[in-house]
Amino acid sequence: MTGATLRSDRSDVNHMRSVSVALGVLEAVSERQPVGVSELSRAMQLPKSTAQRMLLTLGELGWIRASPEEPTRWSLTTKAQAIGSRHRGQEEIRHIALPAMHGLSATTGETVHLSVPEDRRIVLLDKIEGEHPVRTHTEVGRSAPLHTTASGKAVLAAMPPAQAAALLGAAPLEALTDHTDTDVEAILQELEGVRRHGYAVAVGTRHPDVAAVGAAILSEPGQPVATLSLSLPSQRFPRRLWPVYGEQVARAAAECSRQLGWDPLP
Amino acid sequence: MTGATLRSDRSDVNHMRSVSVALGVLEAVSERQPVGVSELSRAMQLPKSTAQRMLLTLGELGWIRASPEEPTRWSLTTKAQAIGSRHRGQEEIRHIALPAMHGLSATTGETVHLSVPEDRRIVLLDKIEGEHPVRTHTEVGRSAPLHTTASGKAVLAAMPPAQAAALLGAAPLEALTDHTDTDVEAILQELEGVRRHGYAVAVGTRHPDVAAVGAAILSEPGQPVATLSLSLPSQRFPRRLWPVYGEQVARAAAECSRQLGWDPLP
DNA sequence: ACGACCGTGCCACCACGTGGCACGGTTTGC
DNA sequence: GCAAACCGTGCCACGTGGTGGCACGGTCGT
Repeated sequence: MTGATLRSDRSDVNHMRSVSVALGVLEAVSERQPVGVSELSRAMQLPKSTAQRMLLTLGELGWIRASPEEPTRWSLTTKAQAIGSRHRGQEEIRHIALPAMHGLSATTGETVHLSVPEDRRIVLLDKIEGEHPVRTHTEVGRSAPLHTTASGKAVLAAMPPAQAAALLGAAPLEALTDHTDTDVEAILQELEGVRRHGYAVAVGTRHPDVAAVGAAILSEPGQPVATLSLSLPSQRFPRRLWPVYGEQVARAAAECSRQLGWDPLP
Repeated sequence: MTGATLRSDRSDVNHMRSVSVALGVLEAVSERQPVGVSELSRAMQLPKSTAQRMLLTLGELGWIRASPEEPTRWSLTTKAQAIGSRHRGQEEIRHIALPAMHGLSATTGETVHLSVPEDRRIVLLDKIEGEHPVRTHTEVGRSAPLHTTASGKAVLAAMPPAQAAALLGAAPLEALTDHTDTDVEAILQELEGVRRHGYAVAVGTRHPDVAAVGAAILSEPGQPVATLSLSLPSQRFPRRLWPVYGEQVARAAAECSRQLGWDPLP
């Protein structure tokens, strides 16, 4: 929720103040809809009149709308989603991956994630929630550093080693928990194991109680374009299950790769 | 879609010019990504320097990014999608409807649509493409007037008759094809048939060669919140198939309604 | 070698967005 | 019952932030 993108802006306030504020408002509305003027102005530390002008403007432009019952509280329209769903290549990948995701969901009963790499992070594109009464909580659109997730490691293992090393070395690695490995050398070595097994495992590296198994989906020249993964509580994931789930995920991901036109031979 | 905003949008220019332009740019980028500065400035009839400032700003704010290979052409990031996927209630509906959609897709082989009503229009929320080599082309996020689609008629038939009449009478009904019915009385009468059968059929009312069958998904107080529909070429949809597909769609929609807590007894 | 593109950068001007403030209505507290 | 504290709304003088014309260097196609 709030902790995802720490307000690390403040450095580049030089460009387009009003636009920056407007998009911030749009984001804030999406997080706490339906929301009123005052609540919003407090949350964003904005003058109330400014906040209202933003809401009115975004409303006129068709991005948000007042609820029919509560005409002073605003929510998103489908416009933002319409824009977002045009994200390049997303449609094709989703279409191909969904059946495989349902298969994994059916055989394991756990939450299945479809993610894509973006810069030095991995972004959750879609998910199918598991049936267990206790599950991991995630949100479509959220992202995490590559080295903190199973999906991220699967991606790193599937790209050219030099590129993986460059990505990991570009900036100091963040530790999200005590179990997050932040040593580049150690991670690069772990990636060899991932390549050997065909899947990556992460236990408590992003959140103390959450574990995951992931495998990369490869496209044309053998490059990773997405990942499939299972996300589940660490308690429900003893080491003996690693290869069980791991191989299922790897098989599902390979099937997606094949449909994308990339046949992993060896 | 060049003709959208001709130079003189004069009515609402009073509010937040730069924001309006920025969101317009965002939308334009989503439609023609990856796109460069000059192409964009031409398409939006904007000074090149302004267009570039917008792109840089949107980039700094994380909504778009330059392609790694072509550093001067911009595409969307997943941010817009992250925002859009928080659209109220969408997540729950998608989660419930997806299995039913796959069922329909498997038994019919046709493209399955999940749509939601918004104002006087019906918006495509998600879809599963069929297997036929010739299919209807649609895009998630696109919308159409209620009275031009099977989904829209299913929604109208499921809401209180007074509300349906109010929606239809609020403004003159647009005719998208020769087959679009624009007479309010005639449509209201057709809705009775929809209620009796449990599904709506539309042939050539939105596009000459496209047909559809749809049924509404109802939530708590019996109100329509979404629809399931099949979209297919008219040629592949002879009248004898109407009840076949119609009842399948209605059954799938009813199952979704039940999971939303609304049991259609009578 | 030329012109027609491209993406980039600068900067004087003044429209545009800003935000403090006040109003009327409704909910809360006592 | 009243007052205080909220709410959403609207106004408007101020000055800053956005505008867009213009020019530059690079890279095509011819």
